[in-house]
Amino acid sequence: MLEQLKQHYGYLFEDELIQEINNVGTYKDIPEGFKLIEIGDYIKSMPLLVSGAIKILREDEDGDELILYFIEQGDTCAMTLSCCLGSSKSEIRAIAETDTKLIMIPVAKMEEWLGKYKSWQQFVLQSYHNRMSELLEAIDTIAFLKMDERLFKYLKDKAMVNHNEVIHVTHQQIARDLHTSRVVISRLLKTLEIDGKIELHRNNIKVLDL
Amino acid sequence: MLEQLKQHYGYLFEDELIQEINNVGTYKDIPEGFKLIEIGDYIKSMPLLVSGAIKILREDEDGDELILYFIEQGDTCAMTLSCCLGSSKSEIRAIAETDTKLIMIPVAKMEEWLGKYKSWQQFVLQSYHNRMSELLEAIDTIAFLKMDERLFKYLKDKAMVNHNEVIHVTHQQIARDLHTSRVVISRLLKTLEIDGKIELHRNNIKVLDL
DNA sequence: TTATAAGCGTAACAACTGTTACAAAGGGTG
DNA sequence: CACCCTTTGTAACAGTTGTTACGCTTATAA
Repeated sequence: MLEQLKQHYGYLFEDELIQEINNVGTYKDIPEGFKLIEIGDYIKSMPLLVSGAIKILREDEDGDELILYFIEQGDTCAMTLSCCLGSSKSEIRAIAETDTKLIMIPVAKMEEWLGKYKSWQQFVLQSYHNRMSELLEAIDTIAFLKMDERLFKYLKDKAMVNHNEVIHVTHQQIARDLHTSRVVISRLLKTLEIDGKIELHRNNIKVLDL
Repeated sequence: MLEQLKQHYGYLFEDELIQEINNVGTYKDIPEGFKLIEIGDYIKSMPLLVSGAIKILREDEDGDELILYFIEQGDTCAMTLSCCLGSSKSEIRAIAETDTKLIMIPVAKMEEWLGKYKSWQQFVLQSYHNRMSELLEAIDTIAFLKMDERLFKYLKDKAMVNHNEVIHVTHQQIARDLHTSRVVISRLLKTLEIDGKIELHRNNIKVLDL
């Protein structure tokens, strides 16, 4: 774990803090599709992403979903920060988008380090800033883009975090992430294919115009 | 200023910090409609709201606006926090919704206090948490509600922060805040009136179903 | 008073998105 | 191969939102 830590977080944290993380953190291997956080969960530890990607979702009272953004290597989940520090429930759902490696840090340590390590404080504040920006971008996407633009952005983002231009996903799954219906997605995907931006195959989509 | 501070922030901050704020803070009276922050601005001081309300807006590259939320007494602007601590540009616009009183704190002090006062650190983190929740609520509103529901929520929120069931606003202004057209708003307002939820008058709207 | 501009109401239509229904294709299993 | 289930394609229609156009009212100034 120490090597992973130094590699991905060494430039952020002083050696002493890296050592502390190494001592109290728990290394975890998460398979694709695993649900890390459910809405309403109380969070007792905070994840540092080492590799892979996590999908963050919002849900309304009717159970309708909506993707907010992806989290990648070097990030942490600011929602988790929020929840830990405020001892409140999670307002989002987190699902492993790919196989993921992460380090879990107990909430008690996390608070202790805030006073102890300037670099940790900076990291936490920077994480909040990043997540805030992601949320604003999500708002832009929903508010200002039409469904065909949202769809194409979604495909590109998904190809990006998977490091693969071929996306393994069904139309129905996309529809759920974008909070619309399968028929609408099929229709728009077909148009994108005609425009030469993607190639459609069963259970996967190749994004050409990256 | 000291009295105002003790009244609105005394329960949050220790006396010593209140004194410091009193020493370095600048008291400001802001008239309704005044633009406090423009998108792209670099922020060099951070506001603590004493009274009044501030409207936070997002804008896309075409100049289309969208209201995110209102900030009220006892709050601060987490976007400002973000910008100050990261020395980055503002991603939002802030406009005084009502006549507003606030205390401006220089960014240097703000950072200094983070290490010095536990209560300040708590306040900053709590502010981030609150703003994150507001952004999520904004996303819910845009993504899951139809325009008539969004409109009614907007009217109620506006009545709330103005402490007045009568809202002084034109249909055109509402349309701009909700990123739609005047005709759409007029149409939906008329329906709300027929349903007995509001009363329409020239330049103002009375919200009945609060 | 008349002129002018801002605000509002309404109709007609267009564009986009959502729903229902059904058919066809692909993949796996016995 | 026959069978079944998932996935995708497509048509037809409905609902919501956006656009254009025009007329009326109200406030304000000349």
